[in-house]
Amino acid sequence: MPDLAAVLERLDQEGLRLTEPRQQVVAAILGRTTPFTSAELWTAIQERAPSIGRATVFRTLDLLVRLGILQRIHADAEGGRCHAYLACDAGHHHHLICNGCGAVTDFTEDAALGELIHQVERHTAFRIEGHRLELVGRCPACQARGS
Amino acid sequence: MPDLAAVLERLDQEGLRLTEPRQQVVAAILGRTTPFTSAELWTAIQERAPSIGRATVFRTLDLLVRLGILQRIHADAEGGRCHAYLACDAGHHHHLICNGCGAVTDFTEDAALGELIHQVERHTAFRIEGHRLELVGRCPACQARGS
DNA sequence: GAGTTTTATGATACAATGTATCAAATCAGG
DNA sequence: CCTGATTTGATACATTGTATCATAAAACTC
Repeated sequence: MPDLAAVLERLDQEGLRLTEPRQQVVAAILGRTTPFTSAELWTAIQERAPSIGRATVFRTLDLLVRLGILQRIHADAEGGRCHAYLACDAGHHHHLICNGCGAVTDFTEDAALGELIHQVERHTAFRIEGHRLELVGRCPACQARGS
Repeated sequence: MPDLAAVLERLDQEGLRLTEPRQQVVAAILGRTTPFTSAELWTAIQERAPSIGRATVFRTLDLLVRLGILQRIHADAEGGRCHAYLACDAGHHHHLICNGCGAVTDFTEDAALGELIHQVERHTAFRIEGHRLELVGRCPACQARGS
């Protein structure tokens, strides 16, 4: 997870302005280590900075996703709502999300995944161009705690 | 992809009624071999059976997903809309979707995926309980056609 | 078949998650 | 300060569902 200064510098590099609302939204995101929904973020921001508009929150989320600072992940939540956001480092990797506490760990099993893709290409004659892989499970702490 | 008779029989087994609207919705789905959105299905149904309500379409989609006749897949579409539906056979498997024509192929690389999961478990000490895996690529026909 | 009960339907309203628009505010540079 | 380009917040709107509820239609009983 990057820190505030790094993100602000990144925005600066992109020719974007370090406005007060953006800094507020980024600050509200960077403390988070587990996936969050736009609604959660929105209510958190309303508490700390009620003047910030809803559109700005979504715009900033979108911005951070485009810059690779956030990832949008898909979950099978109820109610059709399936998007969550997750602060993560740049670069290709996958997420492993705890069913108990929501903790997120990254992994890159490139060798094993590459082998899998290779097998599928051989069996289907498709040329694989991309993949979406997400694992869910239970982190060591939640296993110990039995939750 | 199951056929109409099989689906109707399946509904019957579950104690569900083979009503006219349901049959219409199922018929509109079963011709499809590529992923479709609820909106596409809704407009198709309006043309062939305008009296069917929107709620019924969603209810039937939901029903078929629960019965395993449809899968709900997640795509990174624009506009926040990320759900698509896909008629598929029951049982655990994954989808391989063509970026060119939308054709869908199933695969089950259980051995390779099992090995991947095993590696991740060893490296992270998580207990893996589920996974979401989708590959996208280009089918042989689209490769040949250069699209 | 008529009556009853259960289930499904369609209309409507509502909720959640974004996006489009646009005037007003703000920022950066001279 | 002034100017011009970005951002912002408010508002309206779009999409994709879900909840409610009176009505309709199956299925079941006799």
